[in-house]
Amino acid sequence: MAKTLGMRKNPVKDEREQAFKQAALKVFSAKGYHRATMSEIALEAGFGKGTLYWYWKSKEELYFALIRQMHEEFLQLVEEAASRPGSALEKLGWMGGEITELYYRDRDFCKLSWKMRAEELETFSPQYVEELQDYIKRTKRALEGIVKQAVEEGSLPPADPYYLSCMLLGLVEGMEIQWLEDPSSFDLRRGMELAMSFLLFLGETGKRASTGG
Amino acid sequence: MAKTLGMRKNPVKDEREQAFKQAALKVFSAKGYHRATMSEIALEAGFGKGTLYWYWKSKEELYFALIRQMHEEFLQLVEEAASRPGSALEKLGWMGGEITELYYRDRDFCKLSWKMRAEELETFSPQYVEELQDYIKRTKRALEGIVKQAVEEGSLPPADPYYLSCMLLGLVEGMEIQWLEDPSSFDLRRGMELAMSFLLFLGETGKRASTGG
Amino acid sequence: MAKTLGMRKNPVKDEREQAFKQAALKVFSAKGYHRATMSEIALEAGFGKGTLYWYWKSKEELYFALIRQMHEEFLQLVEEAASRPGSALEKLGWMGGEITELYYRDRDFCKLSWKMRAEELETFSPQYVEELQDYIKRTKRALEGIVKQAVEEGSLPPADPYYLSCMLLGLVEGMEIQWLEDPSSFDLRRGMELAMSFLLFLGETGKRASTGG
Amino acid sequence: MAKTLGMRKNPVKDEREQAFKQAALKVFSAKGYHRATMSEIALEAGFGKGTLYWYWKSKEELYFALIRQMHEEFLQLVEEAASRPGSALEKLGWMGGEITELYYRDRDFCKLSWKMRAEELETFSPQYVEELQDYIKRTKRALEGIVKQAVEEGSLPPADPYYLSCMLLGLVEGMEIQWLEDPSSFDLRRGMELAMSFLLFLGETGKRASTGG
DNA sequence: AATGAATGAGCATTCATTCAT
DNA sequence: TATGAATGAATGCTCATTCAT
Repeated sequence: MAKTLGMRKNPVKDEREQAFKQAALKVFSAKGYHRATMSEIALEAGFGKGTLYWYWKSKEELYFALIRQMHEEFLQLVEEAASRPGSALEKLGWMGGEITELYYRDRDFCKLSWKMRAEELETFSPQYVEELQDYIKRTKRALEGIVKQAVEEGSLPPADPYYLSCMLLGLVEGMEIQWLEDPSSFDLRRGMELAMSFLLFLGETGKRASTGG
Repeated sequence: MAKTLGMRKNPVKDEREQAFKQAALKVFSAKGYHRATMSEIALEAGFGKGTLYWYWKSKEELYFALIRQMHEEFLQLVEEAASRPGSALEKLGWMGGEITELYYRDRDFCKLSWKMRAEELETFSPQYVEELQDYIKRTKRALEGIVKQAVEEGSLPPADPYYLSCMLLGLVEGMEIQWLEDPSSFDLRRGMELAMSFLLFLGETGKRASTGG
Repeated sequence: MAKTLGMRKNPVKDEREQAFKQAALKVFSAKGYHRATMSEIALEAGFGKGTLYWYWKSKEELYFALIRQMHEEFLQLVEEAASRPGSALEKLGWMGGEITELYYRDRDFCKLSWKMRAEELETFSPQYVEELQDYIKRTKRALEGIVKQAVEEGSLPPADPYYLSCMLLGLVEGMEIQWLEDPSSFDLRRGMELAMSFLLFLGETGKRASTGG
Repeated sequence: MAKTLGMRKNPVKDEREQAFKQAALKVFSAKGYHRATMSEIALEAGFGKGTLYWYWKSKEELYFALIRQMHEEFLQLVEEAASRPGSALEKLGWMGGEITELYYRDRDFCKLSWKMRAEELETFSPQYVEELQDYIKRTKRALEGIVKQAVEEGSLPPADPYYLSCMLLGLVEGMEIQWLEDPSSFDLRRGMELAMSFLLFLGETGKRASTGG
């Protein structure tokens, strides 16, 4: 946020870019990639259609500029959790809370991200697909680090850390989807809290089992 | 005119219909609804473009013929699990196994289903949206029944059955997504088995806790 | 109607042909040439789509089979009027009455005919266009004969008989169109009667003028 | 921003619009609504197919833009005739002359108008149909006013004014059709003059009859 | 004779992208 | 920079016509 050095050449351009991104996010998340039109995005941003192409060279690039931003935020969160001091459970707890807040703060981003993943490979250019897969790999790796620590600390059962992290990720994403589909019938915060309490329960049980039993 | 039992009116037409469905499944699951074209589907099936419209009156109808089939299969599984005799854990175990087999057997169907859920509902006609929501409701209801039984039997923690079933569904769907995205880096069978072992663990622990501990 | 000699080879075929014509008339007159479909005509006739092509080799030919029939009936009427004994006014009077009855009897035919004329040249194959123009020429010629007689008899003003017949034809067709467009707001019988009374009035005035003054 | 009187916002756009209308008129009047294609119209105008949709949102809208223009011109003529000072015969005479000139000036418009009337109304959207019927009603009403005056002045026989105006309209339209079908065999100007002379004749005869005779 | 499944040319319309101003 | 008019490839769908049975 704080920009000390590396000042951009043109603050006006930056502003416009933000306005476009805002508009694009709104339209893409509401309609999905295919049904969103460049015209509508430009209109929403209050600019002419042609101007969009001064900032991004294609619809696809604009789309991925948003996706990239979302991914970076999420990845940063997971990596920050991994590098924090404290027990694995503490890390997971902090991460769960932060992720939930991120989701609620940027619901449109979540929808966008989800839709994009469903489009999958064939829809987009190889360069973007690669970038995407790279991001997923990094996220899983960071998460796996935490899970490994948890297994070592005995707060998660001694299963393959990679699969455990896949399950964790799956659980979070699965609940996210239900919340995105119909937030009135599934409250993500409550779901996440329930999930966290399971984790703690598993941790306590596991410890008791390993120390006393 | 005289129709012996189970004889279809026109076996050739039925065959063709199957061929078209096969082709449509392939194309839709690979490209999603919007990027799939009727031409490509027809070509894939080895017929002319217009012929498709002899069997289905629109792209949407063809699409939902597939979706419907998938849904019915899945729903049948969950409802059958719910109506089986035995403990809740046994039901869940059986269901998990069957679902996994279903997924492996019809991977393209899964992809199709997932992509469909990422589409904005406004994409489709109200009649289909309604049908869709009805299916989801029924599935959740059946699952909730099993989960309620599990809570009563003490094999799941005494939490809200609805949220528990959402979590379960989320977990399964979350893992499904990872498997769909890259089956080489996540084996769904192994993931499901791991999840089932957690369930069993929870069940045993819970029982022990409630009886003695 | 009465067919004594010249029996057709196949009475069943004749019957079918009539059924098809009936259906075609209904559909064409209701929807016009372009919006009518061969499928609907066949369905209306209670036969399969392909069968139509056993009787007519194209949509166009079927259409003109109907047009031709209408034209022949009309032409016959005019020619019969021309060859009757009696004064020109009597001929016109008889003809007017018969035409009106024909119109009321075959309203669908009229609609069809009108629509066809509006489609005009470019729509149809040269052979049919030629046939059409030939029919119009013959009709006008017959009418012109009667009008010439009327002028000679002094019951129509001494103007160019060709233009007089064009006017007469125009008047009849113009009223026909209004009746076809909305029969509830224009009663063709009443219009024709009014027109006939004008003719008689002109005739009497003309005679009085020429004889007495 | 500051717009001097009568200045259009965009003269270039207006020009293009005219070019398109010109082309559309040519194609529609030659082929009718159904057989005319947007591609051909665009080609005729020397633009790309998609550009048409910048100016009109559909084929139908473009079509009715032309129809509307024609109707307004005709209606204006009739209403102006009705509100002129002078006798009914003078009004009819002036109107007849103006209409003839209008027809000769915009022959394509006439063809267009005629073809349109032969289309089934169901072809078009309700809004346009309504607009259309409203126009017809207003035209008939204005004409009826003049005819009523003529009857009162004794220059037309004492018949129902509504039917008289229908006959007049029918006569004009009937002659118009013949002229449109083949201008070389029927000169509309001559036909109209002949019709006018009949009117005058009727008027004089009527007056003589009513005054003394 | 009769059929109905198959075909593919044809059309209205959309929309990402370009480019002259 | 900014624009919006222009473009044309792409697509869902229709329907006259054919043809194997």
